[in-house]
Amino acid sequence: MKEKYNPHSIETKWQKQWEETKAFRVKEDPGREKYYLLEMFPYPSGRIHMGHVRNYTIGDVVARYKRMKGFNVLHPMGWDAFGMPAENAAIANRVHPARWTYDNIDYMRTQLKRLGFSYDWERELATCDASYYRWEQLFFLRMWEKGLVYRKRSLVNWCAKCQTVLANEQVVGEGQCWRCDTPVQGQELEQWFFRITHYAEELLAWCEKLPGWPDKVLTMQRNWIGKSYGTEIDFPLADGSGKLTVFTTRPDTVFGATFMSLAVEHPMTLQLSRNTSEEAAVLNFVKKVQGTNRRPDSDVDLEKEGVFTGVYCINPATEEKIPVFTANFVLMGYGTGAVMAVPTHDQRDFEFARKYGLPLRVVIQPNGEAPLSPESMIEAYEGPGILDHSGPFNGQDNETAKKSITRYLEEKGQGREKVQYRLRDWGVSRQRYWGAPIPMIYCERCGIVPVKEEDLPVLLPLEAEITPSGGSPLPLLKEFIETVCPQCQGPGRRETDTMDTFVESSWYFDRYACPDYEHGPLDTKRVDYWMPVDQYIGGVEHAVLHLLYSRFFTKVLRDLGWLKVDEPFTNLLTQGMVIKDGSKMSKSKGNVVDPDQLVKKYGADTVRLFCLFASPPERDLDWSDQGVEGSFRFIQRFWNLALDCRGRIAGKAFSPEKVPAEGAGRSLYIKLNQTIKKVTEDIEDRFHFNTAISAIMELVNALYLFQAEQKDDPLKDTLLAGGVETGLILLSPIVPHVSEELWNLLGKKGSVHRQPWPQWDPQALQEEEQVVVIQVNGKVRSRITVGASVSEEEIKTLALEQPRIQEWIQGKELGKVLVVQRKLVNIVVRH
RNA sequence: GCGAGAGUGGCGGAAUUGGUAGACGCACUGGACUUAGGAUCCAGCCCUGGAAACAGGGUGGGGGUUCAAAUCCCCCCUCUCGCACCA
Repeated sequence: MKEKYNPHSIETKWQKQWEETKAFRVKEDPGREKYYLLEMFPYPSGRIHMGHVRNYTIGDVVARYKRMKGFNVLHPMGWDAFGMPAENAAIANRVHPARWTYDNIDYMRTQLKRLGFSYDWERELATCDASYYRWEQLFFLRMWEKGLVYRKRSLVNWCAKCQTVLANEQVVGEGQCWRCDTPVQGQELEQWFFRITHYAEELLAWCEKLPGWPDKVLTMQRNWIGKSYGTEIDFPLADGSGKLTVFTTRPDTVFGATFMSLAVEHPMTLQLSRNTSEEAAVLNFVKKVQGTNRRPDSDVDLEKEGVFTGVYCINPATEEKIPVFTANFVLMGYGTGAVMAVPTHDQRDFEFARKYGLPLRVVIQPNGEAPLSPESMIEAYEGPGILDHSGPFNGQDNETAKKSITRYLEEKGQGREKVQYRLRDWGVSRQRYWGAPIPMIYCERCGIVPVKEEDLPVLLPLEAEITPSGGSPLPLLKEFIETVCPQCQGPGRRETDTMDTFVESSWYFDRYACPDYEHGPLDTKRVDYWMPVDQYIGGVEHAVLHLLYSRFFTKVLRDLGWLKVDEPFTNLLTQGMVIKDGSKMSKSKGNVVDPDQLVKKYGADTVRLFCLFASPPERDLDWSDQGVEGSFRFIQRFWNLALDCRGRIAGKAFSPEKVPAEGAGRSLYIKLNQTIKKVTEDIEDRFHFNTAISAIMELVNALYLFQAEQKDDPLKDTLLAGGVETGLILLSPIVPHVSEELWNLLGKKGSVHRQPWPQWDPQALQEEEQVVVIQVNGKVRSRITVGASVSEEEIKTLALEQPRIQEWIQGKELGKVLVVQRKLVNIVVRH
C-alpha cells in the first residue's frame, strides 16, 4: 500500500528533527572554505508576507546547495526590531512596544520555521536587545572621538505624522516619508550627523570594484553620491564688505554671468538686504518660498521667481557690477547655496532673466552654426562651443576654457578647482522612543559630553508610557533625563533622541559572526573568518538606503579597527516584488496572499517550489493560485513516481559502469547527466531556479516514461534507482521536507541534505546523438539524427543527400554550405 | 528632463556565446480510467491555409548588418523603476 503525500505530517516531522539535532548549526572552521549567505532581516511587523517567503526561499536554496557542495555555510536570521510601527501599535492597542515587538518575533519565528529554512537559530539576534545596541552606542562614542559624529543646526526633513526627522535617503518619491508617504517639511533643527561625506570618494571608488552587484544598484549609488568637478568662484561684494562664493561646473561661462542668485535659506540673503530699501520685500519673499513645497511636480515646472536683495557684487572676470537676487530655485543643500547666473547658457537663468528683464550676453558660440544673439535666443544654449565676449579667452573651445579660466581665477585668488558631491551627511537623530538612545549628555558648564564607555549601555527605559499624541515619552521621563555630567559631576541632561534604525541594520551582518560575544562588539577571530558576506539577497528598495549605509559603516568599523574588510557584501542579488492582479500585494489593494494559509493548504514545499518556479528571482513574481496548484501537483507526481517504483529500485545501487551502451537506458542516462549539469549551472551561475526546476520536471517526465515502458530488467532498475535518487538530491534544496521523506521511504541511509551534490559525467554528454537541423537559405527544411562519431564533413554530405533537401536545391546554384557544431546545417542557394 | 531595465502564445515564462522561437508549467480542448471526477494518465494547443503532408507569416513598430537576428546596429513607440530646478 502506497502512502499518500501528506505535507503536514512530513513537514512537522522533519522540522522537529532538524530542530532537535541542530542540523544547521555552524562553527568557524579555518580548515574549510566558508560561505556566508545572508538575506535582509525582517522588521517584526507581526506576520511574514510573501515577499519574505520569496526572499528567504531563494536564500535557503543557495544555502542548502552550498552545504551540499561542501562549504561551511553561515546562514543566520534575526530581527530589525526597533522602529515606528511598534510605537504606533502601542498607541493603538495599549501595549508596550517591547511587548509587541517580542510577541511578533515569537510568532514570526514559528512562521519561518514552518517554511523549513535552514538557519542557524543559535545566532538569532534582535536589534532592540541592549546586548546588541550597547555596541552601537560604543561605535557612536568612538565615531565622536574621530570626528565622524557631529551635532549641527540645519534644515532637516521633518515628517509631521511620524513626528521625527528623516535622513535625505529616507525622503522618497515626490518628497514623502519612506514609511508613511506623508509629505516631508523642511525644519531648522539641531541634530546628530554621521559624516558619511568623509567616505564619499571611497564609496564611489568601490562601486567600480563590486562586480557581483547589479549595475542598477551601483548606478543608483553613484548618482546618489553625485560627484561633479567644477570651480568655486568668489564674487566680491560691491561695497567691499565681503564676498559671495559660488560653485559652478561651467567656469567657461563666467564672462556671461550678469547677475547672481542666492537660496532663500542662504545666510547672506537676509543679512545683505538688511537696512536696504529691499529688506521688506526680501523678508516677504523668503517667508513665502519657505512656506511652499518647492519640489517640482512631475509634469509642471515650478515657476522661477526671485527678488533683488538691494546689493551688488563684482564679476571677477568682467569686473562688472552685477545685482544679487534671491531665488526660489536655488538649493541651499548643494554647492554653496549661491549660483552665478548665466542666462544665455543655463535654461533656469534664462527664464529668470527674461522674467525680470536682466541682461543677456552670449559667451559660447556653437561650432559651425549661425552665431547666437541675445535678441534671437528663445532658450539657453547649454552645448559646447567657442568662447565669445570673454576677453583674453575668446576663440578657445569651452572645454579648454574651463581649465584656463579656472587657472586665471586661481592666480587672481578668486577661484579654485572644486570636487562637489551631492551626498550629504547622514542625519541620525530621531525624535522617537523605540530606538537606541544616543549616548550623549548635555551639561550647562561643559556643553556636550559623551557618556563614559564603562557606563554603557544607556538603557532605553522600558517603564515609559507611550503617549497617544505620538511624541516620544523620553523627554518627559525625569529618571531618564536627569543625570550627572561625566566631566564635572554637575547636573547633566541626557540626549532624548534615539538613533535612526538604519544604524542597527548597518552592522548586524557582522554581529551574526559572534552574537554572544560580550567583551566587545565583534570577536575579531570569528568575524574575520566569516566576513564579508558572500551572497546578500533582498529587495531593491534598499539600493541606496540600507546598502549605502552598510557600506559606509563597514568602512567606519574598519577604520576603528574592528573589521578587516572594505566592503560588506561581495555579491548582491536584488529580488523583484511579489505582484498579484497587476499590483504589489498590499492590504489596501486587498490582494494579499497569506503564507500561513498556503502552508496550511499545500505545505511549505509547494509554497517554496512555486516561489522559485514562477519567475527568475530578479524579476517581479506574478502570483497565481493555479500556478500553486501546479507546483503541488508536481510534488505529488514525483512522490507517486518514487513510491510506484520503490519495489523495483529498493536496494539497487546505481553505478555508471552498468549503464547500457545504447537504447532507452542510455538515453535516460544522458538525460540524467544533462539535468545535473543544467540544474547545477542554473543555481551556481545565475540563480535561475525556474529553469532548474523545469529541467527536473523534464527528468521526472522521462523517468515516468522509462518506468512505464522498461520492465523485467534488473539493470534498468538500477538505472531507474539512480534517476530517482539523483532527482531527489537535485530537488532537496528546493523542497527539503518531501525529499528527505522520500529519501527515507526509499530506504536510503542518512539525510538527503548530507549527500554530496551530484556531478555529471561529461562523457555521457559528449556521446549523445544529436538532431541536426538542415536549413536552406536560413529556413528549416529537414532534420537528421547523427551519432557522436559523425564528422562535420559527413553531416554536410548527409544533409545534401536528404530527399527533402534535394527538392529544395534542385536546379539552383549551390552556394556556401555552413555546418554549425553538429547542430545545424545551412545550405545557401541562388536561383 | 536624465539614468537604468523591460516589451516573446490566452497567461507565467524558456531560448546562457547570433544558429531549430515558444522548453517547463498554468489555462483550455479531446480521449482513457471511472458510479462520479474538481483525482490520475495520454494526446492536442502561436497565427493563416490545408483532412494531412506541408506551405506562408510571426518575438512592440520601422530600417540595417549577416548564410543566419528575440539576440548585434540605427530610428521610433509603450511600460516599470530610480533621480530630478544639483548650477
